[in-house]
Amino acid sequence: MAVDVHDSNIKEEDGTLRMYWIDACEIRGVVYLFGKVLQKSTNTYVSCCVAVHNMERNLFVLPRPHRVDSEGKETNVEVEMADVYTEFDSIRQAHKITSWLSKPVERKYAFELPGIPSTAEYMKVVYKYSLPSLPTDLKGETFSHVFGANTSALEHFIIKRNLMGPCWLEISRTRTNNTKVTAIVSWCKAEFIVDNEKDIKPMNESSDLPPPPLVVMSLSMRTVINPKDKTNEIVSVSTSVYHEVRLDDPVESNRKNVSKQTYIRPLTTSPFPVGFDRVVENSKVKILKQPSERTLLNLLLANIFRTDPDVIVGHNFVGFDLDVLLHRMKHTKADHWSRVGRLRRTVWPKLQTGAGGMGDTTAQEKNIVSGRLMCDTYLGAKEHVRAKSYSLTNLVAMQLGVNREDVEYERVPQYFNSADDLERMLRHSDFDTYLCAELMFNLQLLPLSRQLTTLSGNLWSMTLTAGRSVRNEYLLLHEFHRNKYICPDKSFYKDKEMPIINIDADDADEAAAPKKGSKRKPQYSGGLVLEPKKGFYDQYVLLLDFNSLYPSIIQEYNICFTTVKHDREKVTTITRSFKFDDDTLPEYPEEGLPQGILPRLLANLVDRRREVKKLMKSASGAKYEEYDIRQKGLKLTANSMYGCLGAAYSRFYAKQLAMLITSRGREILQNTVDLATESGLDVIYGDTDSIMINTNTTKIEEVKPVAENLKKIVNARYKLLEIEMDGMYQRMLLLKKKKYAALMVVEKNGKYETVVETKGLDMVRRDWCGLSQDVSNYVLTQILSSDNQDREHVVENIHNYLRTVGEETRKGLIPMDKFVVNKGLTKAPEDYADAKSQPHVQVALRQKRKGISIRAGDTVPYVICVHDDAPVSKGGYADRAYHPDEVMAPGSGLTIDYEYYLNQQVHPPLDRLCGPIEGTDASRLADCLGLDTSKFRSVVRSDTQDQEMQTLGSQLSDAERYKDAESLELCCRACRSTFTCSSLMMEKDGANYFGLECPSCKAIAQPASASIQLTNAIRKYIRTYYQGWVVCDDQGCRNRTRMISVVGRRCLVEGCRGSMHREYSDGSLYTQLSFFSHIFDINKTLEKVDFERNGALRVQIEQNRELVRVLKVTADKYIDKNARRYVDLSRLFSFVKIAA
DNA sequence: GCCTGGAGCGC
DNA sequence: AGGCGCTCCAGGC
Repeated sequence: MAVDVHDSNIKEEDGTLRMYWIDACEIRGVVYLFGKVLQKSTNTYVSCCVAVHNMERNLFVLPRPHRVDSEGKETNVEVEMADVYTEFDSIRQAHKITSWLSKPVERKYAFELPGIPSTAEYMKVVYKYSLPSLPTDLKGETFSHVFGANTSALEHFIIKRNLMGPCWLEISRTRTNNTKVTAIVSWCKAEFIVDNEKDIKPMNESSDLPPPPLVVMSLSMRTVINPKDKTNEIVSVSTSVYHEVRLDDPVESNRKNVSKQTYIRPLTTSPFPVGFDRVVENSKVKILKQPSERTLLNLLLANIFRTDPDVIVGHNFVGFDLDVLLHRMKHTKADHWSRVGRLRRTVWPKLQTGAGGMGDTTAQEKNIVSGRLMCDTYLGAKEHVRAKSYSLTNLVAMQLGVNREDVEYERVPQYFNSADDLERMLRHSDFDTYLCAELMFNLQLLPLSRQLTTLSGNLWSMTLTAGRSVRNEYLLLHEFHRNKYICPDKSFYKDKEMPIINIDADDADEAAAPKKGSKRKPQYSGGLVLEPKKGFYDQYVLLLDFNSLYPSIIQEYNICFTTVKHDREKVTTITRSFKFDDDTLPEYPEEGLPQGILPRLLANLVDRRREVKKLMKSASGAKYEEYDIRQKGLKLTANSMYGCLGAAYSRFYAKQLAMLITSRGREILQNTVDLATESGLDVIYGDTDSIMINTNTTKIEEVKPVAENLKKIVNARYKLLEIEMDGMYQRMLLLKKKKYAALMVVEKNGKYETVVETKGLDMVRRDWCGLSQDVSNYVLTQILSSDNQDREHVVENIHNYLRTVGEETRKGLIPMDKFVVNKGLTKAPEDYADAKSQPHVQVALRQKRKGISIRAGDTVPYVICVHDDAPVSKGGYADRAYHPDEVMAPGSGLTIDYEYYLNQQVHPPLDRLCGPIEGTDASRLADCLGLDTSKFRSVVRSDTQDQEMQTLGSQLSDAERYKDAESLELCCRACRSTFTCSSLMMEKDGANYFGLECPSCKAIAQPASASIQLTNAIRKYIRTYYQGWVVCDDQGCRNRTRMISVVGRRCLVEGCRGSMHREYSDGSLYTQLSFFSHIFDINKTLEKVDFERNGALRVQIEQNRELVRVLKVTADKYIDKNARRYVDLSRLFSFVKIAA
């Protein structure tokens, strides 16, 4: 060791060690902590490993109330703790557990196992990890469960020591054991042993020590395929080491102090090209020539050991580079191969089967790197940004604006043809290390993942390479442990033992074995999506949404494992346990119950985020960035909670909690729609936590007050749930559920600007080629930007543009990359049953045969071509799909199939986009593109005048006017029977009776109850109206849809000439509401009641004057509220026209 | 034409 | 190894 690690140089004066820990692993019950310590003599940070010995298990044994006999039958002999002790003592002896301790403790439980009391006295058992473990399903005559039997030493250590991610540790009573070289276990510069885990304590956050700078190595490899055994061999490796990467200051300083090296070795088939030495000398890249792959790897390992990086960054490093490195190190017997990580090893663990870099990286492989974090920009980008392709080339173009030359890895050997070519390849490889590091900085992968880790208290390396469920798991483990709960044990199910999900009597077999790769069928209902009123809107549309709906619901309704009652006895056991897997919706927790763990946790996250956002307002530069990351982390953590509750394989799976949350979410959205509608607003769409409102105005200053008004009404209903304005759309094209585009107004420096927002449309999807997206983009821009004046030119512009596109395409003027389609693989290409019909699978299989790594989750690019010398085959086009590299290869004989692109890629999305646009149709669009139009029947537009609106003050008799109105259905509060009320003077068997009297039990309706029932009836009609169903008037068609196109009213069924009109019109609604008012018009009724014949009825009506008045007022309130709208509605039907 | 998987979005 | 809802496309019948 070249570093002076004398105690005084590293430890504090009191003999304690301060280490910033970044990673940990566990081997045979010993926990190894890795981190950095300050070396005082040089004032630099060096790596350090602390081995924690004598780790002790904590088991919790639950006594039975009564002893069971040897046949498992319950007796009436009560169990004492001493009995449990005695029985357990003999069991542990049988398991060769030589020493142990126990004591009684009280713990709580709130999870899935049936028959566990919510609070109980357990026998806590403590014994060393070095002794054998006990089975998880251990039971005895005196105890029914043992918890914690399979808890790993590492998990136990983190939870018990309360380590919330990377932080400074204060470690006392360390000892060293480097008298014998063989005793050294790590490659770190300093190494210690601790004999008692309790000597390690996280330092108080207020101690204000910043995290140390990290050493980051960016790595890029070039490989060749050995044709004999199809293995990847390493030809060159480029490294850039960033010696001082500051996590708390992610700016320029990180890019300073970089050292670079590139290693290259000759191929077995081709030596270094002539003149390479001279080129190497003059190259800007520091190139180190190596005679063999083995010496190259040795040099790399020496470099890793010397620079001692805390982080290794690479693009697809975890999925490819790491495995290839390990395979080749093993194969070439490289020296000190375990230096790739920080723990010394001599025995190779199991590597990926196969050639290397071609399968899933094994857990053991990731383990080798322990002590160093792997930051994979491919994984990181997938998690944090949405892209059409996650190739390095595309990502750096997107994120950094850098145009990276794409290399074809299969052509690496050709670079050996000349010295300049080879040097170019190495320059490219070296540049990749730069790009990769920049990408990492740009996406803030290190600060963000560290932040997420400190919030959840898991391992940093988990955040970097695993999914979000493991973060949530640790978050809950910490929180429940702090509150003295026993947490669910980790289950290591084999596939066949997975808990059965979705049991149906019909297809239990199918449900038991869900197919790999394919999405499981849903277990419960999710968010509510309103039927959109489709069309083009050129008056302001208001967007409102609830911020963090699900986290807010959890808080607002106190939803938690600890508060929601679940009848555990009802839970049946098929294979093991069902884990809250009941399909019935549980009850909401009672009000006044103490706040649950989950709500408190979320409230804490939300509060902290609010504080951070406050700080951001007065911060700038690095501080601002730091706050922003913290804020993002808090939001991500809060939002991932719900998803993990619904994840069947999760340790904290709680379907019933997830169900309760989404169910309340649906109620809240529907309620919001009702409130908006009652306020006379026109709700045109909504999805899960949002609603859109057509404000019917083009004056922007009128828009915000509408939002403010509704906000007040909605927010008054909740304690902390809040709806907010999220945007104003000047124009909007609403095509389908989850598919729309809009011109969003944003305020910038006091001025209004517009931004196009596109959701779900074909053009935002990666499975449409660039040409298709360009065309859609142009057309959308035309539609959205058109003012009333130039609207007539829009269709003309579109048609002209399409003609040009058709011509240029056929002339071959469009670059090839515009024809590339990307499609993702959800499983390994070989696993597709219908591979022959899937273009991307075909391409993937061919790539793979060439030895190129393609795995589940990768995106495959392809182009549909025709062979020059073969006519278009009659079969599908999957067999005509080629990788862009194959098309570009000289002499490929492949030409892009332009007709396919115009027909299949450009036309269908275009047609969908223009659906609501008057003046064009599928046939016209096809014609402009130069396509065969015979398959589109031309639709002739009807120019018929809009039907006369039903006049509001018509002269009809009441009987005639209300003939289609429905009577009021009332439920009798006294006898629960329902009866109909269509007048205050009803008639039965020739006799008259009071309409608000129950015919069964003669009870008179109560004002409050009747008023509520009337209100509900009215709301139902209003809702029906606003659902906006329209039907086609063509008798043969009867197309029923909710499309109320603001642009055109033609029926969109192909070939139908009908036009659409409302099924439940505004007239019908008005009539219905008037009818209710009419029923309860007491004076009009009394006029009609014959004094002679119905004197008693008159008296009864008079006596109930107050009841009738209440109902009349209720009905009139709604008529008044909606009166303004009837006027607007008539305007709504004179559609804005876009005419050719 | 109706139904079933996959992709890939939205939230 | 976060969840469900909703188009679309292809294929099979």
